[in-house]
Amino acid sequence: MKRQTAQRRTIERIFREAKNPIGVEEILSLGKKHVTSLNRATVYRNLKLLLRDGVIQKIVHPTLGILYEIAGKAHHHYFQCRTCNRAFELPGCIINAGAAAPEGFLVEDHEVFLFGVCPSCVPA
Amino acid sequence: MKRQTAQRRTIERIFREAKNPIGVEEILSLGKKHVTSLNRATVYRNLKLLLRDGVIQKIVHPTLGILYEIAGKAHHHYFQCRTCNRAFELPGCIINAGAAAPEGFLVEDHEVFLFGVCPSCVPA
DNA sequence: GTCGTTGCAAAGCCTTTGCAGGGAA
DNA sequence: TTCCCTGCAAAGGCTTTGCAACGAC
Repeated sequence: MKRQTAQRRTIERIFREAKNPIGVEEILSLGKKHVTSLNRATVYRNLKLLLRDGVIQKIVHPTLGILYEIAGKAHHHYFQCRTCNRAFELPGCIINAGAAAPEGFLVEDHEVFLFGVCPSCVPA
Repeated sequence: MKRQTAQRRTIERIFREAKNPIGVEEILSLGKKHVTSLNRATVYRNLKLLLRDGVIQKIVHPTLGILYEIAGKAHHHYFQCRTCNRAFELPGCIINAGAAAPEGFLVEDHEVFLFGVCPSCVPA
């Protein structure tokens, strides 16, 4: 049975409060603010459990590496700002699965990464 | 100045003949058929040079890891078969950059990965 | 008291780098 | 002959794992 620990609670809370996907480093540094002793291995172990239980999802980002986010959100795409480098979660889906691949391919799922400049970094 | 060696020629040839993106393991095993002594470090070093010279491109695939392909092709997307696990390069682009992100985001580029069943694996 | 969790350190992948010998030009 | 390239082994990052102490229940 899973036990509640300060570390675990902290990590889960970080995910609930995160607006965009986050990486291990970020989880670790945010977590240490609440549980000073928080160890990298503990983060990895909890991520694995959360992944296994379907609480979070793993995202392999083309340039930012491995990120995680709360699972169960509506399907969405990702945007990375080339100025501030942050990853954003974008609402909605712009893919037409039927037209996405040539005849003969059966498309069941997809992932889209956009790159450009985010609103905060767009010059006025 | 860059020198021609059997290893280098072999690696470049593998890329020219590849129809789909390939990974280090595949390059190494294909290469060893021509140059038995081919070493993993040599593959990595040549990949780095080819990347630097813009001869090949790196693709961070969500499930297959890091793949490479000849650069300079028309923009395209990728498809992974959940049955045979192979990565395919698909012709054409189905993204409307204008509609891809909410107001305020400036979309400059994108990457699309599709998942499903490829023609060879689709049941009749 | 049990046994799931944690921190620490060691071990595992994958990739990069130092080094000395080998080979292209 | 020069010096770029290669193979080998060691070293680097990131992630996982073994272990003993800890603490949730």
